[in-house]
Order: sequence, then structure tokens, then C-alpha cells
Amino acid sequence: MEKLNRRERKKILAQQALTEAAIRLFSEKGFSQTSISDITNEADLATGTFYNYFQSKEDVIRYAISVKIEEAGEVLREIKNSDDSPSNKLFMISKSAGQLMNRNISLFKLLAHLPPMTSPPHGSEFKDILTSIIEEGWRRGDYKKDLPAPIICEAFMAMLQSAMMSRSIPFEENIKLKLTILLEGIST
Amino acid sequence: MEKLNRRERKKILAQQALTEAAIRLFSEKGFSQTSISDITNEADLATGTFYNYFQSKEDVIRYAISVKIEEAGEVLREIKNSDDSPSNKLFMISKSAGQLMNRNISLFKLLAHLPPMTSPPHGSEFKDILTSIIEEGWRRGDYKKDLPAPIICEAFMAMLQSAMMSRSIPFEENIKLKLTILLEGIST
Amino acid sequence: MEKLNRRERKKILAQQALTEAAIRLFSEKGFSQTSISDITNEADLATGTFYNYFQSKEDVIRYAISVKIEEAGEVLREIKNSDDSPSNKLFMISKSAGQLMNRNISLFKLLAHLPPMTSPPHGSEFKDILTSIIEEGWRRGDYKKDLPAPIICEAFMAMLQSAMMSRSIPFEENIKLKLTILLEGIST
Amino acid sequence: MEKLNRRERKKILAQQALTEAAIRLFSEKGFSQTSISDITNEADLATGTFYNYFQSKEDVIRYAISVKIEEAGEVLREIKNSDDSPSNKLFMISKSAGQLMNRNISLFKLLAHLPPMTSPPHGSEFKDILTSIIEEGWRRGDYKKDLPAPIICEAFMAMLQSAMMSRSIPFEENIKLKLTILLEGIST
DNA sequence: AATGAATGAGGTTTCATTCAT
DNA sequence: GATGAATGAAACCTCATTCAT
Repeated sequence: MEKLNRRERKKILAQQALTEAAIRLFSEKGFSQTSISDITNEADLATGTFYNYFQSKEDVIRYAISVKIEEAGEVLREIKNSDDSPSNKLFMISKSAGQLMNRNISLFKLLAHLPPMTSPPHGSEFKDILTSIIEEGWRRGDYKKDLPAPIICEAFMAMLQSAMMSRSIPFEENIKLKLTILLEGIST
Repeated sequence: MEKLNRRERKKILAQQALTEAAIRLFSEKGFSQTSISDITNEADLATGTFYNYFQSKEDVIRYAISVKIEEAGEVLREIKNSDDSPSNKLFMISKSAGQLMNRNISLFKLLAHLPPMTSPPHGSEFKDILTSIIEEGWRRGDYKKDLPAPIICEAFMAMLQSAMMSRSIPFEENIKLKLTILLEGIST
Repeated sequence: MEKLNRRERKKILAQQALTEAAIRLFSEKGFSQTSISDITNEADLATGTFYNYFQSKEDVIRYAISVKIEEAGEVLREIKNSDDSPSNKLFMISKSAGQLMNRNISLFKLLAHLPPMTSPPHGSEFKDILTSIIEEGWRRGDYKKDLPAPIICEAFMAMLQSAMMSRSIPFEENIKLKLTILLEGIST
Repeated sequence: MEKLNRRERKKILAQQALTEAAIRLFSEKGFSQTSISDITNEADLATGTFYNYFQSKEDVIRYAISVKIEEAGEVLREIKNSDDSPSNKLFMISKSAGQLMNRNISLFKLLAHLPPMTSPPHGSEFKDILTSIIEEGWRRGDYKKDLPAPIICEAFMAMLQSAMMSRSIPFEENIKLKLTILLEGIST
């Protein structure tokens, strides 16, 4: 058991090292400017080793994103199941989503290098959670009923993204103001 | 004064042909899957000719975008100087921006392949016009004064972009609903 | 007559401009790093114009050298026909050859880029003059007769070249010392 | 300690094959007429393999020369430390230098294709040995003391080079005559 | 599982040369 | 004669991938 574990741990370490090296280089030099041997150099491994873990450069992105998605899912579900009001839940989601994405902004930009339609392998879960929060708001009579849920979801995500990208006003203040507008616009 | 002799005309045609071929192929096969000789083949020119007009594939994107920005500027200024109400102006802007971007959606997606920070070489003019419309709304007492102009601009642009990207609800209906939320949120 | 002359003069100017530009660039950036359009740019002419005067880059070298050879020939013949002693003539030749070559050192290095055997299209004239001076020395009983003339010529030219290339001792002093050795070695 | 495993041995063989192929082709077809894939074809390796060992064609020249310099150093030091008279040592040096350079004449001509000033990365060691021989001659009272050592060194090297380049008289005879002149010129 | 030299397809890029103006 | 855009062959060079160790 001991021996196997050590091996497994080493294996995982190599994969982690490769992933981190790749993401670092992708965001520093750009995706296509980064070669596989750049990545293995940065990870202090041999070129061939890359192929023990990944099929291609794109594969690394997919793997890295899936890890992040996993993490994010946990947090989202926790917020959804809390006792807060829908509007408060939206605030909390925006906050932690902002944090997550800020930390991984360069990673998400890399999605452009994957074949289209692969992009949001998770978006739906996010949307599902948002939708269920909005429906909760409807049930409680908080929100106007003449706006379709997808529109509200999209508007929410747009505000979120816009706040993250803003260069003029810091995220915290920014998202607070934008959510104010949004909630004002959808509340009864 | 449009006295271009044949040679000059041919030059312009060649550059146009290259640009159009490039954008077409980029969106069909993807940016990095498109080689320079793919482009010249499509444009029915020799490989070397590409380098008479551009330094690199990225260069074509920059050029194509700058042409579109030019066009968009014209329309924006016209709307700004019309006699409509601020909110109507915002609707009109969203409409024609939507049209422009819809027509060039594949072009804008290519921005991801340019080094970061190069992205909005025009954003400021757009922002200036939006800001002046919002200020007009303030003067007329249409909009709440406790929201900073940049936030409103950003929110507007976010709605616009989100409506353009939406896959669930068509742009026209989509942007109408989102602007409704926005205007409701910022109006007195 | 006037019109023709002006044309002819312009023609020659263009050829001179091209030659000078070429030699300048060859010695600055190296022969193969210099393209024909580099040359025409430097000469402020169009690419195609080059082909009105030369067949190739190598051709420019040949032309430039032939011009210099022409010049040098004049000086050599003058010295040969003067009333000085053979040894003095050798000193004078070394002096003016040194000056000429110093001024055109970069040009002579370019000979390496011409197909071999083309190299000294003039060497023979130089050799002839040296030989006739040595024979004059023999007739006057100045020089030992057991050394073949070609050896003395070669030795003289070697000293000359070596003095020109020396980095440790300036040419004037250098060639004086070396010729002293040579004359000591060949004198009776 | 020459424990090279098969991989290492193959590496060295590959680099040798490339170097030899390159030098052979450079002198057969000329430097700029030889492409990198010519070289790898001749060495029976793949094009890309060239770049595992060299940065450029110029790089091969540098490498090849440095190898020869290494070899020459051995011989020179041996002669210097022998029991012969200074003048005999000079003869022996001229002889083996002539042999070395004759064998590698085409290699030395390639120096013209390297950026200037790179040329003699070794000259100094050669000079040092010559100087010590001349000083030995002075101590023994063989040579005149009014000629600076650098001048004698330069003159010796010039004679050597000139004898190697001569087309009219074969090297052996040629260098014997020229050294006679030189020694006559510098001896007491 | 790790290594890294060899591979060679396929991209990028240059540039001598032509030729219509 | 001068121009300079177009040409396309031919060079350069990179790099994903393999495979013997």
C-alpha cells in the first residue's frame, strides 16, 4: 500500500506541476506562443512526460477548468441552500464568483482556444442555481413576474462579468451598484 | 478627389481581398488552424503578397477591427445628435450596435487572439457618447443622480454584449427586456 | 548633345549611388544580410532600377573593385616610372597601397563572396610592376640573385597586407620595420 | 572515465556528421549556396536535427574552427618545448602550421562569413608561443634586438599565410625561401 | 513512468525577379 | 529609364510526436 501511494502521489504531482506551468505560461506568453516543451521545461520534466498525462495543449485547459468548476460548484450549492433571501443569495454569489474568477481570469480567457460549444461545460449548473433562486424570489413575491428567468440570469451574469472587467471602479463597490440597478429593475 | 489610378485601386482591392479571406477563414476554421497561405489562396494571391500588406495574422484582425470601428463611429455620432429622448437614444444605440456586432460577431471573437490590453482602441469614444447621453438624462431629471456614469455605461455595455451572446432569446427581444430592467433600475 | 549628356550623367549618378549604397551596406550588415531592396532603399531608388545597372549583388562588387583597380593602376605606374631607387619605390608603393587599401578595406573583404579565381583581376598588373622593380634592383646589383622574383613579390605583398591588418602597431611605423626586414633579407 | 553510453555516443556522432557535411558542402558549393537541409541530407539526418546542435550555419563554422584550434595548440606547445634552436622551431612551426592549414584551407576561408572581429579566437596563444621563441633567440644572441617582437611575429605569420596562398610556388619550397629572407632580415 | 534526441511535416518568411504602368 | 506590387520558389525554423533507453 505504501509504495503504491507514493507512486500515485508522484503521478499527481507531475500532473499538477504540468497544469500549473501550462496555465502560467499561457497567460504570460499566450497560448500559441507556448510550446509543449516550454511547459515541460517550466515544470522541470522531460518533453515526453507531458504525453503521459495529456493528449494536447488544449487538454490541459480542459483539465484545469474542470478542476475549477468542481470547486465552484461546491460553493454555489452551499449558498443556494442557505437561509438567506434571494437577493442576498445573489449578492453572495456575485461575491464569491467574483473572487473565483478574479483568481482564474487568465484561465477563462483560454476558453477561446477550445473548439466552440465546448465552452461552458458547467454553465448550465450555474444557470440552474440562479434560476432556482429567481423562482424562489417569485414565490416570495419579491420579483416582477413579467421577465423571463433566462433574461434575468443573463443580466446577472453580464453585470458580474462587467464588474470583473472594469478598470474604473473596484469590484466590490462596482458589483454592489450594478446589482442595485438590477434588483431595482426586477423587483416589484 | 478620388483620383486613384489603376495601380492604387488594385492595391486597395488586394488588401480588401486578403482581409475578407482572412476573417472568413478565421471564423470557419479557427485562427490558429488558418495559415497565411490558406489566406492568400482564398484571396487568389501569392503567398508573398500577404507580407506587402500585413506583418502577421494578428495584424489582419487589428486592421479589420479598425475599419469596423470607423464605421460604427459615424452611426453613433448621428444618434447622439438626434432629437430623441436619452432612453430612446440608448435603445437606438443598442439596436444598431447589435446589428453591427451581429454582422461582425466572428470578428469580435478574434480579439482573444490579440495580446491583451490592445482590445478596445475605441471604447473611449463609445463611452464618451454614452456618458453625454446619461448626462442629458440627468439634466432632464429622467435618471437617478446617485449612480456614477461609468457604472451605467458599463452596465449598458454589459447588457448589450450579453444580449448579443445569448443563445436562448433572440437579440431584438432580448435587448428590449434587458434595457427595460436597466432603465427601470436607473430611472427616478 | 545637351539632352543626351544630362541623361548620361543621371545614369552614371544612379549607378554610383547604387554602388556606394551597396558597399556601405555590405560592410555594415554583411553581404548576405543585405538585400537588393536594402540597396535601392539606401540609394533612394526603386527596386527594379537596380536591374538596369547590375545583374546581381555580386556584380556590384566586381564593378566597385574594377573602379578601384583603375585608380590604383594610375598611381602604380607613376611610381614605377619615377627616378627613385628600387628600394625607395617599394617604400612608396607600400605607402600608397596602404592608403588605398585602408580606404577600401571592407571592399576587399567582399572578394570572398565572389566565385574563386575571379579574385585578383589585376593582381597580375601589380605583380608585373613589382617584378620590373625587382629586376631593376638586380641590374643595379642591389638585390641577391638567388631568390625568385615571385617569392619576393609575394613576400612584399604579405608584409603589406600584414601591416594593414595589424592592430598593435600603426601602419606607417609597421610597414617601415617590415620592409626593413625584407630589404635586409634580400639585399646583397 | 570515457563512460559514454550509447545515447551520448550517438549524439557526438551526429554533431560530427553535421559538421563534416557542412564544411564539405561549404567548400564545394559555397557557403550561401548551401542550405541547412543540404547539410542534413548530406549527413543523413532530418532537417530539424540540425537545430539540436547549432543555431545557424555560421555556428557550424565557429564550432569546426574551435576544434581545429584545439588540435593546433597541442602541436605548437610540443614544438615550443623541444630542444631545437629558435630558427629551427620557426621552421617546424611553419611546416606543421602549413600542413594543418592546408588540410583545412577551405575551413579558414569560411571565416569571411562570420561577423568581423570574431576571427582569431586563438591568435593570442599562437602569438605568445612565437614571442617566447623570439625571446629565446634574443637571449642566445641569434636575433637583432632593435625589432619589436610583435613585428617579427606578424611578419612570420604573413610569410606563412602568403606561402599557403601562393599559386605559383609549392608550399614547402615557398616557405623555406620566405623564412630564409625573414631570418636573414632579423639575424645579427 | 521518465527521458530527450530524432523526426519531418508544415508553417513562416524572405527576396530576386518580372512587368505593367 | 524608373517604378514598386506581385510573384512563388526556396529558404528558414518550429514543434508535436515518437520511441529506444
